[in-house]
Amino acid sequence: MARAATPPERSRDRERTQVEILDVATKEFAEHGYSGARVDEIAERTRTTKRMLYYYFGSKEGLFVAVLERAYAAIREAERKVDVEHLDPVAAIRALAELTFDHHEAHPDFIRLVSIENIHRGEHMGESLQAINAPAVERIERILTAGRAAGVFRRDVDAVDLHMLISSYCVFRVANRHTWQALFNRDLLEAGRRERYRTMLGDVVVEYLTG
Amino acid sequence: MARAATPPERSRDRERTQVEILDVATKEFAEHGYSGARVDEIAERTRTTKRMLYYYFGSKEGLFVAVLERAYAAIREAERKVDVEHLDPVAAIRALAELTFDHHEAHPDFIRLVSIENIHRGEHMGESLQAINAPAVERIERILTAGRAAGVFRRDVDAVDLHMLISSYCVFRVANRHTWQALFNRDLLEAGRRERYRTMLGDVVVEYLTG
Amino acid sequence: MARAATPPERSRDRERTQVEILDVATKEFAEHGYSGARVDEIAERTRTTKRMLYYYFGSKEGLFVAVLERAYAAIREAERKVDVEHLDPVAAIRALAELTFDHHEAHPDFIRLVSIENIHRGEHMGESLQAINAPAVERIERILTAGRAAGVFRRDVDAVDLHMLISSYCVFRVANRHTWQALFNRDLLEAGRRERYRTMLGDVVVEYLTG
Amino acid sequence: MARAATPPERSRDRERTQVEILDVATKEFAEHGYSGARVDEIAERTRTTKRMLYYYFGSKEGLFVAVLERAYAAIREAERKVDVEHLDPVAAIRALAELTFDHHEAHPDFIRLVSIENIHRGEHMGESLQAINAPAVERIERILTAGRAAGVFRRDVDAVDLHMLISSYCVFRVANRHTWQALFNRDLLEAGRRERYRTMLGDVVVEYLTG
DNA sequence: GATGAATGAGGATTCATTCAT
DNA sequence: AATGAATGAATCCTCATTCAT
Repeated sequence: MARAATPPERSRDRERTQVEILDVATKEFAEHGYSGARVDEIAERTRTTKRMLYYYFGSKEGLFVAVLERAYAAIREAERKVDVEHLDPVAAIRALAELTFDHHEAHPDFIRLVSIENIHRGEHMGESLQAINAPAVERIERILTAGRAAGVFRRDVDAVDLHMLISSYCVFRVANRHTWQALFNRDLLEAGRRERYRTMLGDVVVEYLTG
Repeated sequence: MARAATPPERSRDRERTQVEILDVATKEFAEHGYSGARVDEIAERTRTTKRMLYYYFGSKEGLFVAVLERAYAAIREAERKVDVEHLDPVAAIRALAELTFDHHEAHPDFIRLVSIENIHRGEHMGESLQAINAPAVERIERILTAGRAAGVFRRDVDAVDLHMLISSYCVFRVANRHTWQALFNRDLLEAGRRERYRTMLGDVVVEYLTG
Repeated sequence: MARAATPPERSRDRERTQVEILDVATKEFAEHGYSGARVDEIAERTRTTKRMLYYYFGSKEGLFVAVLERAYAAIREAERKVDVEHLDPVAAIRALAELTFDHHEAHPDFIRLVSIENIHRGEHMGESLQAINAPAVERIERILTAGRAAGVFRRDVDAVDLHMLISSYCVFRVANRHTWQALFNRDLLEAGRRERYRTMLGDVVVEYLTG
Repeated sequence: MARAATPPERSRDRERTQVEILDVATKEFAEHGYSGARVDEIAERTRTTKRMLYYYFGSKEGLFVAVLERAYAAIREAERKVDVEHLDPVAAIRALAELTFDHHEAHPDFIRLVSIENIHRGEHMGESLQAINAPAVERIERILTAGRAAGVFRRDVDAVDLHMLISSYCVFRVANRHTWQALFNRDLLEAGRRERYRTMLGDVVVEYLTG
């Protein structure tokens, strides 16, 4: 009787609390790095206590792993929702590049987490992430195959490598914004230059594939 | 008597000690990030004491600033030594891209320091670095101008932006190596793939400029 | 209906669970001491949960009391089974000493629990233990009385004190094994020296009583 | 001028502070065992801070090791001061036994530390302790040799084993006082019984050696 | 009677830095 | 100019226990 088909109150609270902790932790880790992040600080900005944080995630490291996994899952989930494959290959690959460009710009915290994780040599990344990210490459693969079949992509490029070309550009613009500003006095995220950078990426990719 | 015109013994020791501290600190900061680096650890791996580290650099932050400045200066100094401007524009820009590619691969610690500094929003970078880095852009500018004059670079590209295109590719390959490995099971620094990535970069740049 | 004269299923499970908890707790307390023992660890090595442990024993302290009581009861029960009183007084007291010697050697965890309880000033020992241990002294008393009557025990010794003489030797050999090893580089429990120590105890006791 | 031949003020303070910490720590460890002892509590009862405790001793474990070493050294130093070798062998060995008896009774905290260390399987005892304790055995050895030469010690006993016989009695009386009280309702340290126990030990030892 | 989920209070330790010559 | 000794303030984490059904 009492038990409904949907999760009972208790479970709902539990999940809500965990989500809240992850939200706060994501911000703290992204802001200060893994070592710079403070468990106390995360707990304080939550409605729960530090103790619960350990109860749910085991350790600072466990929390960071959870933050990272959720961040990757969210990004890929967002990407998955957009369909570019109805376009012709050239338009599709440009759309895909622009989609990546937009996503990275919209999620600077994610980019920061990735930088932080690389500083830690990827030691917090589980194997589950490979499955999550496979579709992204497969989609590129399909576009490349179509483009080659249509004769518009004259260059034979590996899908993962093309993904790297696109990612490197999009990631750099966000991740290295600050040193770039300091070195060349130019803000890579300035709104006024956004369209130019977005077009530039598409041009780079298309020229490379068709050149 | 003892004091010669050239730097006296004492000063030499002083400088040698500072260099040693910077060497060790560079490794420690690059390895563990700014917050993760330990002042004790740096001091312990030096022939001096922790106290001297504070005596010479004032604080952990002061030490990091010194490390960062020396790292940028060293990189630019190394680049400066190679002449690519005697080549024709297409060959020159490809040579420049490959030079950057090689430099980044050869200096992973520098790349890590840059990532770390970006996590800290570039707050440790002084204005002096702009002067140090200006020549790099100026050189690209000269190549682009020559290429446009010769009619081979049909696209009008800003030198700083082209520098970003090149840098993003070279930096990403080193900086994001670990997450890329975890996501796609591919080591971007694997020797067997090096030539392919190096050529790919040159192709991307040249196709973009001439396309 | 369900309730039979013999313990129903439920009760049997109940008792079996308690015994299992006590077994694990005995090991944990003996291994790490009272403060060093971890309630979590005990629960984890059991098929039940930590909650049940509190349900059955109330607290960590309650559990320790139960462990201690069971340990004393088991030791005395084992002793009770051996009959030495059919021997002549000298042989009987030597047999008793050797019995104690053997028991202590065979139950190092019990000895450890006793040491631990003494560190805690015996605060966990209830009065029920006096009744349990009385027979041991009474048996010695009977042997001493017989020996004095026979004229072989010329010295008038109190039974409890003689019990202490025997116990101290047997307990020390097991309880202080480690510091003795560290101080004199000699393992008191080494098999090759066992007979010698066993005989020595008998000699000490007999010489004292008859001397 | 300023520097005297004796240690300067600073060093004196340093040593005094360390001694104070060791005094307090000895009491705390003896009272609550290793795991039960609280670093905070030790620090609080000192004029210094918890931080200094770590500065001087590195860790809770390091502090315990220091406490243990000092305790053993103090005990042996006290023993060393008493000369029993001018007596005839029988009187000498009895005097030695009584000396041990007195020492153990006078230093219950030391006995407790030894029990605690045995619970921890002697893992905190360094090799230096062997050298400290060797003289105690050598003295017994000399007495035994003299007694055998004089024909009064008819039994050939190993010095270390005799030391164990004496120690076990003296240690048990102090260490197992509380469980003995609980089991047999008899206080082994009651003043009124002291002489009897002291004499009993001497009798046991002498009878054994001469029997 | 039985139990999964939650937790307040404290635990050992480390951090960058400064004192005091 | 150079340095050995000292330290306040956090930092991550664990402990036995109880809540709430």
